[in-house]
Amino acid sequence: MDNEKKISPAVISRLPRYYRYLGDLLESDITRISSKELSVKMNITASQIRQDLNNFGGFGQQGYGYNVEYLHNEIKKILGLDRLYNMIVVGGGNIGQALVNYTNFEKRGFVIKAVFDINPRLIGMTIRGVEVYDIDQMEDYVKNNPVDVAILTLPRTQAVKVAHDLAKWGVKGMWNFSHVDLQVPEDVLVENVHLTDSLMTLLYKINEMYYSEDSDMHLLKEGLPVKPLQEMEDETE
Amino acid sequence: MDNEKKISPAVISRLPRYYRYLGDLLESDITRISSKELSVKMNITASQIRQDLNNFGGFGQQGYGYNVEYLHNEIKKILGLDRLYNMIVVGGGNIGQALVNYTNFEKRGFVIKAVFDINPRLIGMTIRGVEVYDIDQMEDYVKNNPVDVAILTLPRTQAVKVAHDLAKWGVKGMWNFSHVDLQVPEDVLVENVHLTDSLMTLLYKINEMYYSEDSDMHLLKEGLPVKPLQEMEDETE
DNA sequence: TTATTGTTGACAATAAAATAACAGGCGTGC
DNA sequence: GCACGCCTGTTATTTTATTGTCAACAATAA
Repeated sequence: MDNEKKISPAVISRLPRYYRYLGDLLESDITRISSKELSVKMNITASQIRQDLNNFGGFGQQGYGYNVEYLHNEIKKILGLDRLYNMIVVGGGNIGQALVNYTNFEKRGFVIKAVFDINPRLIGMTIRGVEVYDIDQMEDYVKNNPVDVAILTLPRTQAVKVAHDLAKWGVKGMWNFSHVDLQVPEDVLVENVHLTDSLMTLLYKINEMYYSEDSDMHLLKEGLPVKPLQEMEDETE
Repeated sequence: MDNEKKISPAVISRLPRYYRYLGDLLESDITRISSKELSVKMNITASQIRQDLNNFGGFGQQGYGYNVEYLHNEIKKILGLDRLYNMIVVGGGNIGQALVNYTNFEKRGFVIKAVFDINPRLIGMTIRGVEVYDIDQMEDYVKNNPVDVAILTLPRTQAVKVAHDLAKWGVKGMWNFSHVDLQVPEDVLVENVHLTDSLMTLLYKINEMYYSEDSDMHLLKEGLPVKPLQEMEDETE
């Protein structure tokens, strides 16, 4: 029964990028492309492209390459983008609001149906047509409406409990912006977006290149105020 | 001269997570921890923790483990978090504004000094004390003020040119939220946050688990409207 | 003191991922 | 419609990452 081999996470994480490049090619009215050409555009090896795609089937043809429209559509299906997804946002703060306002999601079929928050000032408001409800109403909503993905943009102290509840109530996926590792049953899927972590890795690289001991660029050091900071309470996200 | 061995990207990407866990331990007044204990909390192997940390030096002690405060501070230094960073936001839309409003950045020493946008309705406004300037003033600003990181939250059509300009004017790092691959000189460091890509990988996993051919959970299929979507113009971010 | 336990840091073994190599099918041009 | 060369799908190789093991040494207990 379980005859399809497991696809590695590294491959999956590259699929959206392929999808994006193929969409660009499509807009440029390019009908076919070889792995070699694509590898130059994407700055990866042709070998990797062929091997990645072959995890899902033989989409190309010897002597021809890949048909852009066909391949684009196949990846769309692989990623599951040929369906609608119902989402809710939990936490109506800055990032939550920004995501509701991000109109491209809707165009792609990611539909945010409701926002839940604890803040009385937000409850009852409408963000781009999406209503903000009291978080107390969330259980009722989730149990009576299909929710594929919950977008978590709340303080980490609350995120763990909310994720646990949502999992219990049947939400399949969590897109987690809270700065904490969620503990959910293994049939619930979590994708983390740790913005601060991402920024920190950038800062590491900047320091490594410009300010490290053995960097040949430490002459550029002047611009930096080296005032030490004291650690402070990390209260949200 | 180049005697320090290169640290692998996989290790670097884990450092912020160590830093977070150590911060949590510190708040819980835990003074020492062994790699074994930490491995249980973090759900990784003790071996990996020890090897990761040993890339940067021997921070632990046999028979004792690691001193939490000391290790936390060492990782802080490794990541370069013991300094202030001057940042600008380019693109004052939803995500740009959300980042400016995110007060935790400032607490950590990531200071957003200015926002630049092309939209006359935004120019002159102030977001949490940070002024929004006309993007025409950006060259002047960047050349006369230290800018460590530019946060790019603008439509992809503009992002490539802006990144190129900023690099030319001396910005060292780009934190890129635009849905495009930037082309910058190799001495400029780019960290991408492709939110849509992240969401897509989550959707892939949801589909794989709940809706794939050979999933034993496809009985749960009812909730999903399988209305096909037509591709639409992808205009921002 | 001396024995015992705990735990690191170093290194070896294994696993995963990326790259390279290549056999053979398929357009393309003549 | 035939031969040549392009380009895939697949297997092999190399590189990178993770995990397992153990000697050395500190902490603790006897």
